[in-house]
Amino acid sequence: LGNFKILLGSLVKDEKIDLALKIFSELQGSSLVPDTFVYNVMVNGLVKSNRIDEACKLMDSMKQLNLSPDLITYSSILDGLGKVGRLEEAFSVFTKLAEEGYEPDVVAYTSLMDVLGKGGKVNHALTIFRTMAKKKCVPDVVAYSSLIDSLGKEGRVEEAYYFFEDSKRKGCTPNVGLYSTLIDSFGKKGMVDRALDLYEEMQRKECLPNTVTFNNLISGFAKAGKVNVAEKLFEEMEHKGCFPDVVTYNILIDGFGKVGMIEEAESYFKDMKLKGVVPDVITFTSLIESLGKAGKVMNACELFDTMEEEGCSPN
RNA sequence: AAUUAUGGAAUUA
Repeated sequence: LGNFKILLGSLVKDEKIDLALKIFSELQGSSLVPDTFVYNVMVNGLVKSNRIDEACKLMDSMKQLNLSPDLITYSSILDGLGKVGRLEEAFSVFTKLAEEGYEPDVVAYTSLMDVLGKGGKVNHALTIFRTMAKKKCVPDVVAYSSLIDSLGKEGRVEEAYYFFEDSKRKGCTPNVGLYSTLIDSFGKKGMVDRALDLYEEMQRKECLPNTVTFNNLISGFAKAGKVNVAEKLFEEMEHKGCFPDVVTYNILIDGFGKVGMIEEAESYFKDMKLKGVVPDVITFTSLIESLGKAGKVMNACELFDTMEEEGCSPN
């Protein structure tokens, strides 16, 4: 059974859920008795593939083996329901777990908070955050990040910043994920100076920026039309040994395209291929749109025709 | 003491 767990876990991580399901059914047909742990691996795998109905069915089928879903099973399901916008059902999973006598932990609270916050119910998420603290459940960096991200996505950046400072007061050490989250919030609001302040702060505190950090910074500047700074940051990220990915290039191609600097956009397109970063459907869409708007319709059509040979199907 | 693959947070058209 231990080997099954390791195998299924790695398949789920690689998003090979169909193969995992096949092997799981072999396990069910064998003399080995699956436990809650191995069910959790599968439930989570289905959730990650957005197959929430199957995940729920699998959870329900545990009863036949006299297994009970635990806090982890419920948290996975809650998260999955929320991600597909089924907020009420997600909430009722939280209620149910409490009714069954489980004490929600920081992960269960954060899952619920995240679902509410991303589902446009930020004030409700705030309430949950406060409830959690009252229940002596200490919010960690991920809990703060989720809340800060939700506030930021609503444009409530000063509140987001308040909670960032609050996390430090309460003894949390912001990590690269938290810094990146808040940098994104400020960037999207056009407050690029605040985003830069955070970038400097994290380096003072020896928290290393990663590709997402740079992507968020670059995106903020690009969206504000400050493509020259975006370009500088791109160079800086390469100097710091942080590799640009397809998202980095997409941001730059879109940014330069939107301000009509088509040659620069095209040069990033060349550069990415040179560096082995494979363009995706977003890359092509941005560049085609920019070429079209610049009146280079022929070039746009030609680019469209190369998509298939570059292994990218138009959507 | 730490580690030893089940759940929660961040980026692009």
